[in-house]
Amino acid sequence: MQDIADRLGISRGTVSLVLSGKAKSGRISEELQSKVKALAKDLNYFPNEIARSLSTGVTKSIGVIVTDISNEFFGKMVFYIQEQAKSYAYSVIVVNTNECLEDFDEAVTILMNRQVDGIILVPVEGGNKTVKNIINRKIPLVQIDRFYPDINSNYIVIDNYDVSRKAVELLIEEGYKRIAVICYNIGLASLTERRQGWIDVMKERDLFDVELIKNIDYDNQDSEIEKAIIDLKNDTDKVDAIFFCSRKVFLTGVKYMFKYDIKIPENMHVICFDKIDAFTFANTPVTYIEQPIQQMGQKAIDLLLDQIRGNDQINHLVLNSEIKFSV
Amino acid sequence: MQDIADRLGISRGTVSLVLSGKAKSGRISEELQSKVKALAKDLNYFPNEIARSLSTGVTKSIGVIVTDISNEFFGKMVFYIQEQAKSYAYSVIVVNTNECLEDFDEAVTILMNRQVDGIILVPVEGGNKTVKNIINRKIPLVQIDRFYPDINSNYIVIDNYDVSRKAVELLIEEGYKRIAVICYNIGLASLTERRQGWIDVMKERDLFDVELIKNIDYDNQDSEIEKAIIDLKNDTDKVDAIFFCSRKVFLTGVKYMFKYDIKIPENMHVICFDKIDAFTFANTPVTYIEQPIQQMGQKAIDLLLDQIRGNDQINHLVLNSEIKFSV
DNA sequence: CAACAAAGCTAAACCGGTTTAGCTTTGTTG
DNA sequence: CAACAAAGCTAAACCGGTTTAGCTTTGTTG
Repeated sequence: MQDIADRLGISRGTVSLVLSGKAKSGRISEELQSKVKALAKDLNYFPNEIARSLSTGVTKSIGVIVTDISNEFFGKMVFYIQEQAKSYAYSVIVVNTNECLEDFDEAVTILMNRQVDGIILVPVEGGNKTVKNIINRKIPLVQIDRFYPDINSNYIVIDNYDVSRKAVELLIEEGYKRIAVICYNIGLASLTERRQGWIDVMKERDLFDVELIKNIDYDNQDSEIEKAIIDLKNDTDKVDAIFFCSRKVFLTGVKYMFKYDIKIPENMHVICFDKIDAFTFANTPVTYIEQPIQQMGQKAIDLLLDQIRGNDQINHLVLNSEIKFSV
Repeated sequence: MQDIADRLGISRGTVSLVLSGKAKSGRISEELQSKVKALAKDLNYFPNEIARSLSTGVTKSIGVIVTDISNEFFGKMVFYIQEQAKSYAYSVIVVNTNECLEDFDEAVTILMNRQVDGIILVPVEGGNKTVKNIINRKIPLVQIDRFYPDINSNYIVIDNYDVSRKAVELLIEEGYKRIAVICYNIGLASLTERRQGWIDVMKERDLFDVELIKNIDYDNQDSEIEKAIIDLKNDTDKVDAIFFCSRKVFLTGVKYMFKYDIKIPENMHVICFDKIDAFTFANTPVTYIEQPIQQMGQKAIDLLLDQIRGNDQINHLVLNSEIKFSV
């Protein structure tokens, strides 16, 4: 920029006005404008966005904090977030938490220090204080997939409770009676609501049995899921269906069902909270709940940009998911 | 920072020296150091990384350009890249190209303007010129998964040709004779090598037939794959195995195999270039090639950091993949 | 106690942009 | 042709850090 100014014998400010498209308000002559633009192209000039950010206080970047981007669900979510952000000329910085609070806190600090214009995050258990800090600093924020009930901020979630109820009701109508539920023991609303949907329906229909609830510790999930599957296989009253509350639990669970020779659907019906691409390639019939991932990602950006633009109305979006069948 | 300096009646520079840990070289007294640190904590001071970046010329951020992060393969790759980068205090900006040159060019421009310290990218067909530009600008670069043969730069790929040969040889030893190959018609080495591995082995064994090659246009893949499957089903000489050169082709292909009632493995054996999480949950036996994704991601960061630190030796890494069986 | 060294800090430039008050110059009006 | 307005540009501050030459002050030495 300095180089352009020197070569044309004009000031840095003028060059900036022309190249940032503010030539009208700065009333620069057409002639000079085209000279500057031509030279900029010749010299292969590109603006230093870091300098621009420092000067304007806007980085045109947003932070996205997810549990684990290698998980198909979050992978897709980040994909749609990134595509939508790109259409508004925003870049996306991604960080994974692996469901770990320490990583979550660190991620938030990093993103704030990098002066992101806003943050979209998947809450981690116990991160309430950290998230309050984001709000105190007036950084636009959208919680996605889950939310902290004690924090007054935007969130986008799906109808976890309702759709879980519907799914369980559907199974009961299809004749299943002894339906188990396998769920992480994480105290996050989105997960507890799924389990609660199951609990409420089972109680209403007089099918409830606490033995049917298998809570899995996230950090030892593989072995705990194996134990749960063995338990359910040995159940004296014959469990006839399993409701898996999330995709990883499902995949691990089905792996062990094969191992212990539990046939789907002959011995056991399965229902998975989440769609898995590979359903198309399995012969195994699965009832699954499909979340509107694309809509979640896009709306997350829309809500965030709303706030970045100064709208401080708080929005709570509950999107509908669908119950579907593979095969 | 200015605030801290004012309150203590000292200069901004001193505060900077203390907080950036350069107090020794600046020889600031222990007493003042602890005062500054205490006040910084009290005021909840965090450094503005943007300002730091502008000043030092280092952003501690790297750009990652992949085809499609919602794809399990790239999702995992980005996951490992991000984790490795995090361990060196680098942040990751992710952009998807969707295999589109225009998006690729735009991604590179955005990342360069954002002054990333380095770029890890999955080449897109025709992007040679753009990548040369990166090199001209002396921005550290690592190509991953694929590479441009005409560009002298770092890359990390797997043994596409060798492992494809081995896989096809294995099938032949198992008794399969008429093995088809389904592959994108994209002119990228990693893909053409897979096909070439098939071609060479088939020719050596006198099993080659050009009718067995199905090249798929990326933009119309769904319908073209459907057509390929129909073709192969109607093949007069009975195709007995299909080698799918990438995971998306595989998933779509198998979907249509079900549709047209081609049973796996009774009517057709399948081999997939890539591991899919959900193999664990399908009964369908699949031969697959597992790429060392974690290693690729980690090495990519290692190579990139090497360069960022000034080592300008060019590295070409070819990692080994493994042939495995599901079920 | 003069001479010098070391300790401890500051002043000021710098990174590469943006922004705006205000200075010249040119044009218009009566 | 004086008075004023408009056009066209510049100067300089600013964003929030980093860096280093060099200025004071204090301590040490003979």
